[in-house]
Amino acid sequence: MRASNLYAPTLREIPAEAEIISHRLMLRAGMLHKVAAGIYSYLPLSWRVMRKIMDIIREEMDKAGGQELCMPIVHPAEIWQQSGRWQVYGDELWRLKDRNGRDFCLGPTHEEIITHHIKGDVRSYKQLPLRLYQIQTKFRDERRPRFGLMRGREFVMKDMYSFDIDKEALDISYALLHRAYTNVFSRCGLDFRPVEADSGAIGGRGSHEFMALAESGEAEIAYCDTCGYAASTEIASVNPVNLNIEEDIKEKELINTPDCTTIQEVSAFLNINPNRIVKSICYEADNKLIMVLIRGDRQVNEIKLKNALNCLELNYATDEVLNKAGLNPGYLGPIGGNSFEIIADDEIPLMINHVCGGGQKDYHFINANPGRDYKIERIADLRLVEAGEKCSACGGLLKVARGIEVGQIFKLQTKYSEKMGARYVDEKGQEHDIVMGCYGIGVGRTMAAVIEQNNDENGIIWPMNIAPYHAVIVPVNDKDEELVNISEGLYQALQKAGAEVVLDDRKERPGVKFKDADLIGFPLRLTVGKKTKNEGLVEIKLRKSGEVLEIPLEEAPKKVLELISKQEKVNDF
RNA sequence: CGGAACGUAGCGCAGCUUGGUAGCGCACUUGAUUUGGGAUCAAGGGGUCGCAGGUUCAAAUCCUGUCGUUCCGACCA
Repeated sequence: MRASNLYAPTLREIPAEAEIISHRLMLRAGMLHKVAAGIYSYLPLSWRVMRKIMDIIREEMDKAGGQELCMPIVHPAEIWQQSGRWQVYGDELWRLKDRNGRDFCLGPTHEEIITHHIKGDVRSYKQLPLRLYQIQTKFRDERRPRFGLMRGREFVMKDMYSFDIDKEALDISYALLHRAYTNVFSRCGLDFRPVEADSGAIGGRGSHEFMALAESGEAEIAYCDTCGYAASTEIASVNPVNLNIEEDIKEKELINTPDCTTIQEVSAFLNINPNRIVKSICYEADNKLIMVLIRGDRQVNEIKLKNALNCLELNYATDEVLNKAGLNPGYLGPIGGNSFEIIADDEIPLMINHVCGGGQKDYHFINANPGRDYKIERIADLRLVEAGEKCSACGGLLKVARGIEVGQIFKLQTKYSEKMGARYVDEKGQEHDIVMGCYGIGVGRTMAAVIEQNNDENGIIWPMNIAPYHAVIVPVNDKDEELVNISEGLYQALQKAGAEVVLDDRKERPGVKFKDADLIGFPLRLTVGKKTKNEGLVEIKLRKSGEVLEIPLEEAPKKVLELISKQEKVNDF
């Protein structure tokens, strides 16, 4: 490819709309155009990267027994009604009607469609296992699309679905895909970690998220270097911490705390540590009011709460709702004749002589004690893990890091096959629900995550495996015919050798070409200048290390191929 | 959905308070000089000021509405 003809409109200034590094760099490097919020065109450079990532995915999926197919983007409502998700999915499901007024949606995921097919086609255990996948554009009408390709409304996803005869067979599919995912992200050059995850609305038990470690990530993970435990903070289990306060149990007392509606204010007013206060928080769980008790210095983990309550919808109760129920926001407490259920974090029973809301404006209790002063209906691990806590598996120190979720794998079990009637007959003639798994990779998000991890002040640093091109040739002077001819010859020789190379034949000064080369992030840059003319030496600069090699012109193609295969192997498994 | 901000040339921005010929830098075109890290000089081209109403002799500027975009939060197979 000649740079003079390459559609890659690079920018010198950062577009105001971009906040995170990967988004800025993709816009500046002329790789991406926004069409609407969360909807983008991939320009040639980024599409080449996307295709390379997809090729890697295909290889690994096929190796894990996958077969590629392609399902429609437009789904009829009936299939989604069968699974119940037409109602459950909410506004994120992008709905539309055809000319006859029939309901359809744009596919956000394809469990329904694939299960619909399997129901019709699979009859016998002899036809299983099946592992089917596609790479396709998905639609989710996100409330808040952001960060460029990180969270789009239209995005490219690889989705695989496995069909097995029983849980043991599913475990094999799951393990194969876990391995395949590890290979995919390694080959893409990502620093990532598989973590235990919540299986969310999709249901089933058992899930891992593959997290690319990055400060800009929207997700948090907790991990233990001692035993290797790693989990999304959404589910990371923690042990209750006993504050070991040796005090006699005192009588509770209602005291005046004017205008103290927050933990901070109460803590300052009474001059006590927030960890001696019980925070009472009300939620509406499937429209039923409940109260959560948690230590004043802790945060409620709503995922854990949702799972503990086994509810579909969970919302923080607004002041309006509380007032209607005759409650005083800011002074909520468990003591007194409350009509709602109280669920407490498992640290609460360990507290003695604690402070809590008085149930009436401007009053708090001190020296309250669980059990004696109020009844707890349910106890569960409800709090958000914090860095520095003890690992619940081995007692080691837990660390917390941010990550980008580039993939997730689920054991769906029979959630969809049951609802949609996908069954098979075993060798004894008995009918069973097919046991399913599903496995997703965000292709664009993977590309963005690679950029988040591989960049410097000058631009992107592509890992060789997914770089849009392996190398760029920069002739230093476009008026010097000899240099232009040498560059042209080198370009032909590299192409013949099988390298993917761009010849920067633009009528620009060398500085401009160097800047663009760094910005776009070609792993190798070949400079043809005075040294080439006078001494027959070509300079090869490695984008990642900055290392500069001077190679005789005729040996350059061989050296370039060597560098390509060497760098490709770095991240091979 | 709650909070905030912004929409003026491809990109980055000024002008708006106090209404009166639409500006700057980059990019683009032409010519000359220059050629190892975003050159210099000269001459040019490009904008219904998001859109729709309203006020006014006159609106980028004031008022109302609307659409779009971004950020924080909530939410999230």
